[in-house]
Amino acid sequence: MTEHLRETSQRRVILEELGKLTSHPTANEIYELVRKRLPRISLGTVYRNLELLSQSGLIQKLEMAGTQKRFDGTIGNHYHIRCIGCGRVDDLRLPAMKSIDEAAADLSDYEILWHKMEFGGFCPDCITPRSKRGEIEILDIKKNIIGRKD
Amino acid sequence: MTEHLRETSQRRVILEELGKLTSHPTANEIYELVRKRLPRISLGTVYRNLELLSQSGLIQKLEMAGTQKRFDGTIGNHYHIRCIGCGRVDDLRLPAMKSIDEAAADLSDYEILWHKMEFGGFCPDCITPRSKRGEIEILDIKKNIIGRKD
DNA sequence: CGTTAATCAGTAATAGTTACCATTATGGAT
DNA sequence: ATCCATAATGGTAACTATTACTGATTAACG
Repeated sequence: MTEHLRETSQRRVILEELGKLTSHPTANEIYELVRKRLPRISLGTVYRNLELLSQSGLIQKLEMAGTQKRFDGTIGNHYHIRCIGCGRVDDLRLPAMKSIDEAAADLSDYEILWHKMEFGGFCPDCITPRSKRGEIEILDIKKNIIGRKD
Repeated sequence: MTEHLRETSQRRVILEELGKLTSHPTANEIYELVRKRLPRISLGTVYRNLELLSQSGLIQKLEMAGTQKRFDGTIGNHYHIRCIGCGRVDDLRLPAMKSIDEAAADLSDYEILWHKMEFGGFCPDCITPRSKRGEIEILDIKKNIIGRKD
């Protein structure tokens, strides 16, 4: 009756490849990596294992805003930062602040269990070329829409 | 050449319905509401308008973790809390803390532009029945997977 | 009014993910 | 070592949320 995770080669390789990385790959990126070692693995298997492994607490599933899920080979309470330019996700060495939950609980009727925080910005590789361009694009949009009747 | 938003009945009704709510509906929920007044409106029109209206700053698009986008008729810097039980999203009267961005910037190579924080927990309606059940389910999963070989 | 670009309804297409199912393989029990 | 229940797999279909396309309609300016 006690169902537990079996150690299959697919599961082991997924875990190994994820362990090699300090980045936070998407399911598809993991699929491509694992496929080099197990060419016949199916994408569904990767998804299923990432789900099971994160349920078991062996890896962490990051459900970032608005984008596809990403996975973290290390578990622990730290925040993440996503690059607006290239989409990569890094750890932030800011330890999770549990006191925030209590502060929030005082302000609401909810029973608060957790919070997640996500930072956005430009990574070192994208700062120089893209930050200016990004700002200009946003300004253009606002100008077009806000500035009317002339 | 200056393209600006026209006032169509569809756009007006979407904005009106969104303004009536203090909740944060999904595109589909807005579609259902608007459809009562404009039965022939298309879901694509709702999506297009929510996108345009949020670009113009008239409403706010919330890209919450792992779920579909939600929309906020009021703009302003506050955090949101999502109910684990029923999925509803409420405002939290905790003003956004800009100092967090600076603290994070010191710890990273990124040029940090923003952060978002999302709280999770049980809303008043879901606290009593579901919090216990939710905890038990999670415990069951962990027991099944972690507890092995016995 | 007439013109024209913005917008529309309807529908097809897309991306990411999950579900299904017949077959295979793992791991505890024999 | 072999057996066997069932967890896991590969392949594929289905699904959900969202975006893109298209020809018809309409708001807003002159």
